[in-house]
This record gives sequence, structure tokens and C-alpha cells, in this order.
Amino acid sequence: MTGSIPAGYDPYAYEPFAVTVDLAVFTVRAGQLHVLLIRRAQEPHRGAWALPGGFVLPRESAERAARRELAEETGLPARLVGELHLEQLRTYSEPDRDPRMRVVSIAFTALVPDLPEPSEQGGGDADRARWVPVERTGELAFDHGRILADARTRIGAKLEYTCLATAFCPPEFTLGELQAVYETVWDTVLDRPNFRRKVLATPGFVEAVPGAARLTGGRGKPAALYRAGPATALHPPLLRPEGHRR
Amino acid sequence: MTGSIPAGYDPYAYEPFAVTVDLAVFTVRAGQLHVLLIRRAQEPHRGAWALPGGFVLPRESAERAARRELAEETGLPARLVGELHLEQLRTYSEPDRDPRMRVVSIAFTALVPDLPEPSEQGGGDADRARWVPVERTGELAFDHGRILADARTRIGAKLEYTCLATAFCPPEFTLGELQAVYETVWDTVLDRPNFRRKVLATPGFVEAVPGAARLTGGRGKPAALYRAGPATALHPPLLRPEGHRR
DNA sequence: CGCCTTTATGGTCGCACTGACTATAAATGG
DNA sequence: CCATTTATAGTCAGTGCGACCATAAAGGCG
Repeated sequence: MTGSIPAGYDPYAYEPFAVTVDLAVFTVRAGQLHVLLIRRAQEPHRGAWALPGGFVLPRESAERAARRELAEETGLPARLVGELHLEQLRTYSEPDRDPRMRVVSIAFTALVPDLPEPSEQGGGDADRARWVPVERTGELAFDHGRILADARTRIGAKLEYTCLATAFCPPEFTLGELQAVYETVWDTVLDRPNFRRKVLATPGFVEAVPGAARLTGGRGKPAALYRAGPATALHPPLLRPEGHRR
Repeated sequence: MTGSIPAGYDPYAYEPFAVTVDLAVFTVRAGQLHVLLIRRAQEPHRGAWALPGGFVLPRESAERAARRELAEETGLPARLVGELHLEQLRTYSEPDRDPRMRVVSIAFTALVPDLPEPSEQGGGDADRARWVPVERTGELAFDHGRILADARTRIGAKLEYTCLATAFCPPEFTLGELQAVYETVWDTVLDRPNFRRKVLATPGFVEAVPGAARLTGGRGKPAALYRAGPATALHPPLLRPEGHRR
């Protein structure tokens, strides 16, 4: 609530809470879902891989803190960080999730296209951010393994009933690339003609770029290019097939 | 992330954060969606209506705090509070949402059946909790109006693809009562035979109580009784009609 | 140059689900 | 007994989708 204060409540009387943000930033690269990780330079969990994030400052909202930390800790371009669609995942508040003190962490999820210049262009510090295939992140620091698992579940579900898949694609993309996003995140194989029919039948999902086409790595017929449309929701949803995994 | 601590970080050096929980608890009563509110006894917003909630204690998770505050502040039976399905909505962290200090609030949503003895059986304090139709909550304290709006949006969406609607019903209910839940939350009218067909065709959504029936207020054919089944998700979803509102 | 491979794109067919609607059963109140 | 009310059963057409098949347009290679 922010409800009734216990009689005689004094903000400084209790053990203070720290509030942090953690970010699960995904991209699709080479047919695999990757997540942005950093290597911890300090204790605790020094040397372990962790999600980027950090403390919320006294006059900052959680979302502002998330963008600031993302810019500071990773090599992502400032423009991208500023325009990124951040979605709150959930807040992790178990009392002992951080050994130092009571830390409540607000987790966010974001999707970015595969960057032409990877994050290696980085922030300049020795331990810079790395894209890691989600299947090959070993143990992560704190409860970040759980956060990452929750984030994967969430984005898989969101692809079903939103247009977010285009966030994984560059500004102009082919339907084959868009389909690869779905297939990678869901780890399935989709029928190409059916996928095409469904996407084009949803008004505002994608818009054709007139006359544009891109050669598909040299082989095959060039594919038409599309841009993300104004729609955000998918009606009816694009349901993930249940049976056959890739 | 719970990431790298700024050099020389001292938990007590910053203005401390307080962490609270707020609860949007809904029920369906007399064909209207109601939310559980309390009247604030202290400043700020003294006398204003607010969502129940309160401070998270130093060794408590947010969910435990939510259950404790709900039991303390409202007249809900202890058993119900203990078994309630609490879902995290999102966390509100704007710096000035509470005039006293920096308060970050984790909001939860819960659904309960219409209680035979309303909340008036209450906690014993003068200002006890009240069920208020969601259309008639005026201005609420803090940013609770926004939280309530977000919670309504969420439960409307969740009815589409989960079996949560049964949480609004008593242990045994008729399909007419279940349909009324959907119609109330969505503010629509549904076709009864079609609703029935859809619900019964979803395995594990509801289970018939053998031989049981309830007279429907005297008039009409008695309706068969059902219990909530083991399923939690709805495949395929029960989509809300777009056009005709009630 | 002709043929094969590869990828994009266009179309068909049948099934399952849904919305709109009609019909019957079982209770109550006059 | 009949009208009314509510639950339950069934029908029928349209639609979306999965599983296919067919054609178009590029490059590689003999």
C-alpha cells in the first residue's frame, strides 16, 4: 500500500533495503538465442557471470536506473539504450538473495536486433559485456539463473500474442528472418507458407518496403523487405506448436 | 543486477529506500467487479481510500509481507489469506510516489470468491476493509488508482488464457456462475451454449460434481454443479469478443 | 547454355473451432 | 395446465490453420 506507518515508524530505524535493477537483454544471433552477460569484477561472486544491472539511485525510477546501468556496463550504443523497449519482468525479494545485505531487485527484459558490431565494441573496461548463448550460460551469480529462466519463459509467451518479434530484427527485414526469430526463441520449426500467410493477414504487424528486396546470401530468390508496423498486439494470437521440437 | 557496488558503497550512506507491498484483491458480487479497499487512518492521505498493504519487514519476502498485511488490515478469513493465489503485478518506483520518503512498492493481484459473510466481519478496528465496486472507487491515495487500473487490465487478459476465473467462484459452482464472472470482468454478454461447449471441451478446466445440482433462485431448471479442475492454462484461449459491450 | 539447387512466394484441401441460432428439458408461479 | 425462466442439446456456416503441392527467381556448375 504505502499504507499506514507502524506507530513511531522511523525510516532509519530498520535495517535499510537496497533496491537494484537486473536486465535480461536478448538477441538472436546465428540461429541461437543469446543473452547479454557481464563478468563480475567484485565480490561477492567475483569472476562469475551475471546479468547487467545495479543500484537504483535515490532520485531515479527503476527504468531510468536500468537504462543507466545498461549504458554503463555494456557496450550497447547509447541511442539503442535510450530507445529500447524495456519491460518489467518481476521483482525478486527473498531475504537472502544477496549475502551482503537486504537487496530487492526489479528485473527487466529487453529485445535487441543482432548488432552489426557486437558488444565487443564495448565500454572500454577490461571486463566488458558478452553475448552468450542461453544454453551455454553456466551458473550465474545470485539468483540470476532463475531470473534468466523466468525471462525466457516470458518472451516465449509474448511472441504468441504481441508483435515484439520485430524488436529482434533490424529496421528492414525479410519474412524469413522474422520466422527465424520465432523458430529460435521457441526452438521449433514453422511452415514457411503458413507463417507468411499469418503474418501478412495481421493488419499492422509488418509493412512492405516498396520495391526493396535482399539477396539471401547469394542463393535463391531475393526476399522482399518489410518494416515493423504500428500494431502491438496479435489478434488472433500466433500459437506455438506443441509437438515437434526442432 | 545486484551488481558491482560503487566503490566505497555503504548501505547506510544513502537515503534509505522503504519497500512496501500493495494488494488489488478482487471479487465478483451482484454482477459487479469489486475491489477490497481500506480507509487510511494516518497521514498522508488520511481518510482517503487505498489498497491494502504495508511495509516489508527486514526478514520477510514480499509475498509473505503481502499475506501478513492482508490478514492484519482486512477482515478476510485467515485460511483464505493463507491459501490465496497471489500474483505479482509490477513494481512502482517513481521517486515521488510517496511524499514521506522514497518508497518502492511491489503490487500483487488476487481473486477471491464472493464471501458469504462479507468483509464487514472485519478485523475489529474502526476503519475496516470494504468491498467497493471498481466503477465507484473515487480518487485513491498515492498512485493506487494507477495500480488498480493496471490490475484490472491484467485480470481481464488472464481470464482469456488461464483458468483463473474459477478463483472467483465458491468451491462448487454452476456454469452460469462461471459465465457471469467472465461477463462481469469483461463487461460483455456471452452466448450461453457456446460458453458451455468451450468450457467443457477444455480438459481439466472444470469437473462435474456427480449428481449435484442447485436450484437457480427458484426459477428454471436446476443447474449442475462443477468444481475447479487441475488445469491452469487454457488451450486454445477463450478470447474476449471485441464488439458488443453489455 | 541448360540443369540443378536453393529460397521465396502463391495456392489448395480438409479439419477444428467458433459464432449465431434453434430446440428440448426441467423447474416455478399463476 | 400454462406461461415463464433457466439449463442443456444440437445444427450450420464461416474462418483460421496445419499439411501439402506448385511456381518463380536467383546462383552454381557441368
